[in-house]
Amino acid sequence: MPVYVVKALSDLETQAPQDLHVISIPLLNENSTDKTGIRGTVISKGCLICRGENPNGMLKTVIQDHDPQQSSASEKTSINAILFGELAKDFSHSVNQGDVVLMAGFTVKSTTEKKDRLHPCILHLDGQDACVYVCPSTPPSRQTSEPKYDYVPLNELQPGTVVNVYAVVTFFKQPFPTKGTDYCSTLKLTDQSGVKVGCTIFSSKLEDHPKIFMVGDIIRLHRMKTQMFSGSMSLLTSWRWSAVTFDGTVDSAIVPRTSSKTFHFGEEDRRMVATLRQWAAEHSLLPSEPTIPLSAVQPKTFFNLTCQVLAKACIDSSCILLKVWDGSKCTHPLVNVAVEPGTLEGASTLAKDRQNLTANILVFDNHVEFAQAVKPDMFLRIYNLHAVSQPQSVQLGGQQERLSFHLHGGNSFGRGLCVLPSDSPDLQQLKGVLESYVDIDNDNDDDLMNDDLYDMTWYTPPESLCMNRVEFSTVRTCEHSLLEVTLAQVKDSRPPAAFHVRAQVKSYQPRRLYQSLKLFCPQCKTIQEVPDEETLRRLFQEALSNSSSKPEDLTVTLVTNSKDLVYIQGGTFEEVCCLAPLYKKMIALTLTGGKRTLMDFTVPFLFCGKRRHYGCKRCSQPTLLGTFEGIDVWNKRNISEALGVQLMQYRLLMKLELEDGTASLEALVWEDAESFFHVSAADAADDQESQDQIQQITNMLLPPDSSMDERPWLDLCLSTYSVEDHGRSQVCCQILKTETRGALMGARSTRQ
DNA sequence: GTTTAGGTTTAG
Repeated sequence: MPVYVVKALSDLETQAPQDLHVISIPLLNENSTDKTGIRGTVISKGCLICRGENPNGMLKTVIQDHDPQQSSASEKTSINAILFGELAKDFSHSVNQGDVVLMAGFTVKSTTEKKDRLHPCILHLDGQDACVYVCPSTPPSRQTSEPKYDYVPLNELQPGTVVNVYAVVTFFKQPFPTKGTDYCSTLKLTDQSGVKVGCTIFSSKLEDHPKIFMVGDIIRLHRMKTQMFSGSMSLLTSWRWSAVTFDGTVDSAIVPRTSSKTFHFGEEDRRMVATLRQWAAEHSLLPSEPTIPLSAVQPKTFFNLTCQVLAKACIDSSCILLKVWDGSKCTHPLVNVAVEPGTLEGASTLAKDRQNLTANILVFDNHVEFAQAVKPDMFLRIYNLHAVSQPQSVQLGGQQERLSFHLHGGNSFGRGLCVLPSDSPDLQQLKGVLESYVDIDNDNDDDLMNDDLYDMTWYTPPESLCMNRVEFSTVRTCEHSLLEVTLAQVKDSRPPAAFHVRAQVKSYQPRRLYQSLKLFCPQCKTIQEVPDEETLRRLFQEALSNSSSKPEDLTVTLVTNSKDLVYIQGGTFEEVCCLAPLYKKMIALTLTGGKRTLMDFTVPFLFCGKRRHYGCKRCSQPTLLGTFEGIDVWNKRNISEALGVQLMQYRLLMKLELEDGTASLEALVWEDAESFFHVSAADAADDQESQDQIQQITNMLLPPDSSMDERPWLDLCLSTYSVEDHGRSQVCCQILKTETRGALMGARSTRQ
């Protein structure tokens, strides 16, 4: 039954039973007798598997006819063989790729698998008679310069030996100081054998500890001592031990992580890592949620967080505050921890705080020492972080829960934190998201309509960056703690009041997207339509025929020395649109009574590339031209101010008819329309991607041709108020502080 | 070529 090792090829047949009839592999078929043997080279050797249906062991190998050159090309010279039980274990130990073997006592099974170069049959070596004679291809040698490491499967560890192992990490603690002289890392490992072993690493040097970032990472350990502890096998560092770790994701680059400057790493290592990764993935060993974004954190849970440090402050000797972010917006309001001015290390997080992007993490006790070494901009992974729900009093009665995060003292459940190297594969997506917020804090321009600032404040939910279609919903971002009411109750109430409701959309208006785009004057609160292209063409034409200039008198005058700002005069609408991209900013003029003046405010007075800006007819008081002195920044706010123009804002307005079974109610999406749709209205004026996004969201709110059951239920925050209309008081209702989630949204629209 | 720890929640 076992594997017999012989010294020379000629010994293979002499050692085998006399009545064995050795035939060449292509000649094998299902009718071969139990006295048939084959002889060939091991061209592939699988790992020993001891689990599932084969707890006693199973191993796959491929044998190639010893002299394939003598076979014709069409012949199937290689064959799969599967070994079971003790024979599989023996084979795993004693046979290597390249060895020549003689197999006997097998049964021949046919397969339907069509593998080009392989024999259509499979050999099973299972019974009492099955045996293998092996002649090693090279004697156990020291011929090669590279040392040859044997890796022992975890189910074959014998106590009191020194071994090398390859394994998947199923649990780990960051190194912590012992009562002795070293730091200790506690690990739990497993491999294809399914056996789990504990592993303890002692080293006084932190950098020598295995760099494990995640459950599922692969570890290679050399020269570890085996030891029984409380009935189980365990591994312990011994003299000249070493560790190398790898990311555990299937198909990610195989990059060894080690502090060692000289370590052996070859083709066999790549194969071991790839095989273990595959096995771990197939057996669901990788955590389903290794770390979760802030946007998915639930109160009173423990989780792992991957984030970037924004700022740090010492609270007291046993507590450090870390302000971090991961570019996702928590759905629960976050605690802001105030610290003494001057004690904060790092840039102000104010802009991010306002957007609920900053997580305040209190790091306690034994973790303080590590946190002290943390610097702003570093990337961290924090393990077993506790999302603590803290009641906070709000002005109008009631309590508002806010989330803070505690990294408690102690090491249980792997609690701790580590710095992730900036090139870590896990960070690349995160870094992309963070970069999309570039300059969020650097805006010193108080122009709230400044395009740049405007664009940067658009929150894009992380799921949209992954382009995953997820269930559509809305979330309330308000700080009310209100009980949900019915629409009937809202209708019965007296304005002004705020409500939380859950409702479906019955209809919406306007049905055409361009009709929901409006121009709004922040001064007189006028809302007006954006003129369509045809109207603009006509108005420019009228201006031309009214003025004393002719179409050929089109002139462009530089206002500044550069092309930053120019006047354009006497052009058709098409000409103006063609010229606009050539200059940063262009002011449209006409000749009236021999004088150059701004055009009627029905048309845009300022062109910034393809973006058009309108002035308010009622609130603008145009000044004489040519008074741009003292302006050093040519933004639209400064230009319109100098021209005496009240700039109009782009806004979105949509009316939703809501229904919840008790009543139906019309509610406007107006003041918070941009956060509701995750687009800027100005972008929606000229950017296809933003327009598509609004369309997509409305299609989710009210899927075309859907029945009521198919429409999503929305969590909404409503606000009712009275408006005077021709002396009559009317109740209005707006959807405020509510954001849509989960539509298939594109990446953020790009700026002009 | 010693010892340390030997997973299993803080309670701020």
